Formats: sequence, C-alpha cells, structure tokens
Amino acid sequence: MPQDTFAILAEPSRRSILDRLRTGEASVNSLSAQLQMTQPSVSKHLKVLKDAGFVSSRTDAQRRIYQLEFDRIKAIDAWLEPYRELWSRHLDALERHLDRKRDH
Amino acid sequence: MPQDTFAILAEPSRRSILDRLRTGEASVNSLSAQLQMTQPSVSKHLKVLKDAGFVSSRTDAQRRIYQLEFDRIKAIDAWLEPYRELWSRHLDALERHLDRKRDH
DNA sequence: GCGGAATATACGTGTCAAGGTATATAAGAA
DNA sequence: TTCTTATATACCTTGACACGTATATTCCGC
Repeated sequence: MPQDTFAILAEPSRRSILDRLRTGEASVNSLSAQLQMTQPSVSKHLKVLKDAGFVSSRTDAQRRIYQLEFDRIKAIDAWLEPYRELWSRHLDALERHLDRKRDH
Repeated sequence: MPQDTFAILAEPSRRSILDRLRTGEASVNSLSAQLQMTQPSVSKHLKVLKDAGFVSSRTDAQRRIYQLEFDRIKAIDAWLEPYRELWSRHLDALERHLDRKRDH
C-alpha cells in the first residue's frame, strides 16, 4: 500500500517544499539551497509528492521546474469538511446558549 | 502548528477512530468492536490522540469514555488556509478568463 | 476481601521510510 | 567527443512505530 495523503504530509520537509512552492515554481537546486536540504533528499521528496499528485514538473534544459497542484490538497479539505461542520454547529449552539443567558 | 499533527493523522486507524467519534463519544471496547481492532491497539491509539489533544476522556466506572476535541483539528484547517486562498484565486482567475472569452 | 470486567502498559518483532554517500543519467557547453 | 551542470536513483544504516501477546492496573459487584 502506498503512502496516503496524510502520511505524505507528515514529513516536515515535504510540507516545507509545498509551502515554498506556494510562492511560485522552483527547480530542485533552488529548493535544495533555500530549504537547506541535500539535493538527493529534495529529489526523493519531490518524487513522492509528484507520484501523489501534489506537484507537477516541466523540463527546462537540464532543470526540472516543479509547481504546486491543488487537487490533492483539496482532498485534505474534503476530509476536514464533516469536522468543520461539526465544530461550527458546536459554535452556534454555544452562541445560542450565551444569548439565552443574556436575555434572562 | 505543532509538527506532529499530520503524523498523528497519518495512521488510518487513528483517522477511523476520529471519524467514529464524530458520531458521538465512545468507550474503548465499543471502538475496538466497531472498528475491528484489538483493545490494546485502540488504547494505544487513543493515548496518542489524547496526548495530542485530539480527544478527551471521562471516567465511567471502569470505562473510559472518549470524546472528540476540535482545537487540534482546527490546526489542520489553519495550515490549509493559505492553500485554500491560493486555489480560490486560481479559480477566480479562470472564471474571469472564461468570461472574457465568452464576451468576445 | 475475591472474581471479573474494562482499560492500560510492557515487551518482542517486523516493517517501512528517511537520511546520507556514491553513482548513474541526461542535457548543454566547449 | 569530453567536461560540466542538474537531477535522479541505488545502497546502506538507523530509527520510528504499529501490531500482537501477555501482564498489570483499576474499578465494580458480590
């Protein structure tokens, strides 16, 4: 079984790569320099991210330029949705409770 | 956000526990039965979830009743926020582009 | 008190992934 | 072609951690 969405994001290095890619596409070497990781480490993390669809890449001569893709991150948002609904209901219930207390 | 939030959710068993707790509080044994996991496994996962603040527990005789807590899950939502903003901007840009094409 | 139920923990085992070094591949440049 | 740059992959070691079995703890009813 391959790593699932959350397992992939469990690695801080990979999250930092994604965070960096939010500001725009980047090559392997630039990521390696900016994030202070060895080049093989960056390449391996990018492979995982790309296989999972978190990023895509295009070729520029010898360079590979990586770019953020949203679909997979949206899966996290989808998983979160029922929880979000639940806690917003809790919040509403709390507000109604406070309103009732105030009216007394 | 604390680094281990995603690592904790990386385990499918733990996510299934949280998913179950969305429908209401539950004892260790009931979780063990419903999720088809051994009792020690459930206890250990609950310990991790509780230490991290994903769940809380109260005592009912020999039973421990576990309940979902939202604060920690909200941290995921917070991490997602800048990405959400980014992809909604992308969506807006796409819509404007389509509008312009339609107007021609 | 004793026995049993509910839960927690200790221990041993196996898997799996991350990190580093060295090397392979591929694409210019000279 | 040969050299250099940019990236990918192979190999190895190490450390986490998930699982199961067995055992400890805790609380209840009798």
